Amino acid sequence: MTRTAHPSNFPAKQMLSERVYAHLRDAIMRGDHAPGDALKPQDIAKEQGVSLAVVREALVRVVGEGLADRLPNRGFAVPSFSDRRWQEIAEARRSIEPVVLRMSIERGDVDWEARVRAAHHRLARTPAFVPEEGEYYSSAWSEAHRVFHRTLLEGCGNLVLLDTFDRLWTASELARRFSAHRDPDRDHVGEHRRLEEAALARDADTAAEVLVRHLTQTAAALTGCAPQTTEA
Amino acid sequence: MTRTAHPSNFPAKQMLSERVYAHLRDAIMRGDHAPGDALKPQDIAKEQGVSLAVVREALVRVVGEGLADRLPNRGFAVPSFSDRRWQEIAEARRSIEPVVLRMSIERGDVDWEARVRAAHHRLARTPAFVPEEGEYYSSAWSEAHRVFHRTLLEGCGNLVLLDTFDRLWTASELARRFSAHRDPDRDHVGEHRRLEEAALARDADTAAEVLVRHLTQTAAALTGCAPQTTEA
DNA sequence: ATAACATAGATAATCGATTATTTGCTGAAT
DNA sequence: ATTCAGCAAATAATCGATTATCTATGTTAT
Repeated sequence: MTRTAHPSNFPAKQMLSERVYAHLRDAIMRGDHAPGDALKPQDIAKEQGVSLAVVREALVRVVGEGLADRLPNRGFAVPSFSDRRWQEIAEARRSIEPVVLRMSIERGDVDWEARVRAAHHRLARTPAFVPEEGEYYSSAWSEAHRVFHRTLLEGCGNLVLLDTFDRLWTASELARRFSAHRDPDRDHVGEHRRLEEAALARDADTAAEVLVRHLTQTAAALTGCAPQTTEA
Repeated sequence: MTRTAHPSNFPAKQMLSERVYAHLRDAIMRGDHAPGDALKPQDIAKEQGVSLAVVREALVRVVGEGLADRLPNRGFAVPSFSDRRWQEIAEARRSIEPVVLRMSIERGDVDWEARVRAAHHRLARTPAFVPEEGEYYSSAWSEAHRVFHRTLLEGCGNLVLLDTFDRLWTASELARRFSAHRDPDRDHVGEHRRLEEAALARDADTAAEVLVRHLTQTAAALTGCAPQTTEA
């Protein structure tokens, strides 16, 4: 029998559209599809075992986050950004993140300090590359990297600014994936250590400067990663 | 007969979901619904004469832009932000827009200067209040206001930063609507004139300072406008 | 009277099928 | 050979109906 016994907090079987959305988002961020590839609702519906409506909803959400393009009456596609757009994303980060970092350093409390230390520790102990995942940064490292950078900013206590960071980070990560640029010579560990030290020492000037340099190098590693130019 | 003669560029009958989306967005931004009001797909579908699927797609887009909330299995609703969130939006603008304005002033070309002048002219000549629209700023003035502020920043030439501005502006306008705060004593005209002058004189320091003051006053006018506290 | 339970109605989520648009192909006309 | 109209297949967009979930109301046991 289909008794829907719901004793207080049930595992909360999430909506199908949520599941499809997460799957789609992960697939795109993981680089499963090449830039410009069509995302056909019917194919996705079949492989996910759901109807077109839920796929459509998920795709619309993905488009809203900039993880896919939509051409009316012509379907959805993995975005293929121009070099110019990659540079704009990087510049936006260089413009905004230092400002937020300064606020964070000024306002962050002890709990924030502790979380910065924890995030840095995890990042430093996670290998950036593992054989199984080829040329790409390991997914564990990518996540630890994101959490470290976000935690650095979380002291600002402003959810709107953090949401802005999240958007820029997502766009930036997409760029990193498509660039397939390994850049093994780069001293990630040192850069992140200096960031952590300056932040915990409440040295906003140094922290902001280190962050801008960090972002500039990231941007440099991404130039020339755009296969096509599909910008409006 | 249903011959779809398509001689080159046809009026391009847009998708229904696009129309519904625009209608929904306008209705929310115009303040047609009170914060917290449910946005029922069935009602909207009936009054728009479309199926549930298109309404659903439009609603998902609207949620993505922060113009509506979604509670899984519980439907969509007009967002009711907390006071804290309004302040965060205002702070985000104060943090980000001055930085972009500086870039814009540094990089803007003659065409940008001309567009700033045009936008300011239009704003200055548009009445902020008209009897027909009651206590609210007139929609013509609101649009001219948006265009002026955006044009000021457009010299930066960075679409990602401008998109960030657009998001913050939308959130900010929603706040203004819900606050229903007329604030007739405020010298909008003078503030905008000083902004224009400083920008065209390429005086970034003054322009940034004026902008921050402008935004601070806007924020002050919005405190105490949150009817409920539905923040996570 | 109150709290746990059951049931009915409303509404959200999903589905399967239909309609509309685009795209690629074929063949005739230049 | 090239261009362009006219089909045909693919796929995007939409619809009407079904299923799942929530909410409010009413009932019964303490």
